[in-house]
Amino acid sequence: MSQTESPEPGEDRLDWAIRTCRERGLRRTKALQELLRVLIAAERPLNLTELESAPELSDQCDRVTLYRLLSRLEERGIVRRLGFRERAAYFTFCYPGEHHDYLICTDCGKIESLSLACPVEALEKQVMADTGFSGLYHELEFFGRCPKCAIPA
Amino acid sequence: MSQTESPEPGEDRLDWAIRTCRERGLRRTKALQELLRVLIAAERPLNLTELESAPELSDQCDRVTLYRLLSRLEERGIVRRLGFRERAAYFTFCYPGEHHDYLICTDCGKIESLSLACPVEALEKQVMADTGFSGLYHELEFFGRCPKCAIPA
DNA sequence: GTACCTGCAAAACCTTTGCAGCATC
DNA sequence: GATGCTGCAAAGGTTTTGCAGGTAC
Repeated sequence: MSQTESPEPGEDRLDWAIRTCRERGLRRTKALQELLRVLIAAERPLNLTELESAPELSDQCDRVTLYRLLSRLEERGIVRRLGFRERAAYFTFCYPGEHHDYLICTDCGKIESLSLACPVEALEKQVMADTGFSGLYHELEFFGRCPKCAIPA
Repeated sequence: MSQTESPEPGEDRLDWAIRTCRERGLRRTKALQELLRVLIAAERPLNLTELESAPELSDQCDRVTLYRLLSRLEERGIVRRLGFRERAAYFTFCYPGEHHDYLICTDCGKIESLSLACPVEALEKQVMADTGFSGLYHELEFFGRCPKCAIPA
């Protein structure tokens, strides 16, 4: 898994993303730029169907192209693939130094990003020491019922 | 999501599982008992292909039957379905009062169960208060490279 | 000009559903 | 005996691969 590089001063997210893609051997195609724009604007994980139906992408490139772009971005550490126990994978933009946890409604499937003071970072060191694993990172998901879904019963 | 019931004194895991299945309306079939036995013995999450090729199950029941059993068990809170960002779902036995976190090698895909003094429980209350979600539980996964995969490079 | 990227088609794979026959209660 | 469970077949989605043509470098 690649390391992410620090943004330069004054550089915004899209600029950082495009520069980093270039540095890691990707070509600056229209599809790539639009995909990054959509992912960054979303601020929450999106699956392929959601990405495909974004107006900026729907007539820009087809599903397979999106998959291949997302795979390349994932290999380069610019995007992260998430499970959420649904059939379709979710993808989220990774900006250096940022970490999100997620809150998912088990009824309606709604996904929110949380920016918690996450106590798990400290555990990572301990797990690395205990197990010999290296390059650890974590994903934390909360599942429950959102207020809207809790009303009926 | 169903609540799990407490085990009775002296009752082992398999007995608890079978009793709970019966109480929640499942029939005591050979396939169900073998599946529970395999899941409990595994002590780590298994996917359907792994379950299917377990000697106790391979000539006992087919893939579809396993799926349906696992779905019924999941609805009844006896089994939990996990994502792990792979294509196939993983299933793990849920014993009341136990919680596991997971450690997954991003190279070889090996999955280990961790029994951590997990600091996330305290956060659940805070997240419920902040967001209005109810019935929260969490899943925590660590990703990294296992010692064996770290050797080559 | 070369190497990579895109789009279309199709394959591979995992999951879900239908239905007749069988086992459990 | 009624109800639910099993096995086979097939459908429904998602993900992956092949290849000819186009685009970025």
